[in-house]
Amino acid sequence: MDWEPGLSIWKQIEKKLLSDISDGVFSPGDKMPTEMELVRRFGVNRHTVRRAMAALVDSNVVRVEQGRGAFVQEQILDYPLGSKTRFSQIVTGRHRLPDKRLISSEVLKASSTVAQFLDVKPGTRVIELYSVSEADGVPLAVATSYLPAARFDGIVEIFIQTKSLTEAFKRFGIDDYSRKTTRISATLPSTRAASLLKQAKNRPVISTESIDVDSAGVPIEYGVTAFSSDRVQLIVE
Amino acid sequence: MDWEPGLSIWKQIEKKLLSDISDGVFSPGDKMPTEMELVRRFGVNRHTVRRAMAALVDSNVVRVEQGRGAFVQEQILDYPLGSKTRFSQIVTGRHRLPDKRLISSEVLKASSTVAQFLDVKPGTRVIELYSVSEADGVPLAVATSYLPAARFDGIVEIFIQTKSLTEAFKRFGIDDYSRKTTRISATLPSTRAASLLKQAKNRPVISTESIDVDSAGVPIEYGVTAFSSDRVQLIVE
DNA sequence: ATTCAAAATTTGTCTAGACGTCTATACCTA
DNA sequence: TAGGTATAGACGTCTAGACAAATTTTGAAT
Repeated sequence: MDWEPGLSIWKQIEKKLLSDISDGVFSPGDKMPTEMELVRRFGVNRHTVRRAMAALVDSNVVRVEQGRGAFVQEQILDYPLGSKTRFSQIVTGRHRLPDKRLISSEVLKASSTVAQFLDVKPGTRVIELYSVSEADGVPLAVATSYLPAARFDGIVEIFIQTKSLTEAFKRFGIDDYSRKTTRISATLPSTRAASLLKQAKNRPVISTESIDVDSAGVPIEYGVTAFSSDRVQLIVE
Repeated sequence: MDWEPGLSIWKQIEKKLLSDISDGVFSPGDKMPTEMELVRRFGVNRHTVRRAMAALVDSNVVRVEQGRGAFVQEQILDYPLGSKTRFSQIVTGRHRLPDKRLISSEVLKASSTVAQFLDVKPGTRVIELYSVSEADGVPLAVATSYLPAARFDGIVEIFIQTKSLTEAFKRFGIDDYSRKTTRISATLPSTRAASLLKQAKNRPVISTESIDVDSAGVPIEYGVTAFSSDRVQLIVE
């Protein structure tokens, strides 16, 4: 490799790798060459390669995992947490195609936790929805939602059709609802969640617990969502 | 210095410097010790010190200038550019004490540029105000303002008293005015401006040219403002 | 085939030294 | 005194090597 004067070598390497990525030589999620491979390719010291990679990590273009390698960072979606936040709106606003697929559903008796959040008696029948949210076919989050069964009988079919809880709620006369609380934590995904998110079991997920209420303040949904931390970033405003 | 195991040395150095800064050992604007001084103080290699400093630069806590040294970064003020933006409101909203001091004033004949922006004939008498805006005693900007002299005769004294153009305009019956245009560029400050801003001559300033109009749309002020780029960040919404 | 431990890979940290670039200062010269 | 120049100080880049830490692969034993 020949270096042009005036610009430091590590910056030229950074530039080259960046153009390789935007040219699709390395695609999002792909493994980058190892440091030693880059050392041989560019004919420089390992530290010089590392300086270039550090810049790419800094600008969030790649992600490095010790002992594994460097990977092209998937485009991270900023997910604002507001009281009127709607998944499809956010994704559409980023010019990406949203999709929310139902994986399984079940009617069961509310555990004490679910009952507490939905403000119903323990044992009350609730609908459990397990779904995965995607943008452009890339899974972003898996969610478990609980809804009071008495009020929303038959909502599952509507949800499958419309692929949207917001739409399904409308069919039940709820034109407006809002997020009451959101609790955020970081955990490791279950095997099932990792599989659905198509991410490694040892990569963390951002886990949120949320309660949605209708305009009268009555809880209509309690949900636990696991976001892929490589693809989603929550924004609190 | 003794290092605790489990945490890399550069991170411990970063932590120590960070606590020194928050403890006021180094204040905003102060020069940090040189790399070699830190090398002696911590008893490590220069590269290790540099790794720690790089982290501080990355998190915007310090700013490094080649050949001069590292400086504790001043808190950057977000300055929204809106049609009703008022300097004192912004600063007060950040719980800081605003001050606007008149440096010099003069009545002169309008140059073609000034005349054009104020929508008057070249040669018309205009008031030139040269002032510096501060927050908590730290200079943020220097401004040169031009006002039509005929309309605002005696405004200088009011401005000196109230330290506010908004207030002074009110005395002339202008309760409401708005920003018509703002042009933004980056330049190097004049010697005088650098001195008033208490910043190095080679640090850039954000320069804005603006026209304020009264509610009837008549220009009342044409101003050129130089913001310290180390202390102010303009926000366009 | 499964499991467990050792070895190889790969990235992270630290040290050491050389030279380049930029800045400020002291000094010399006109 | 003003202006240019030399020099020292300070940060920027690059190379070289060693070891640590995390992960993956390999291979042996069951």
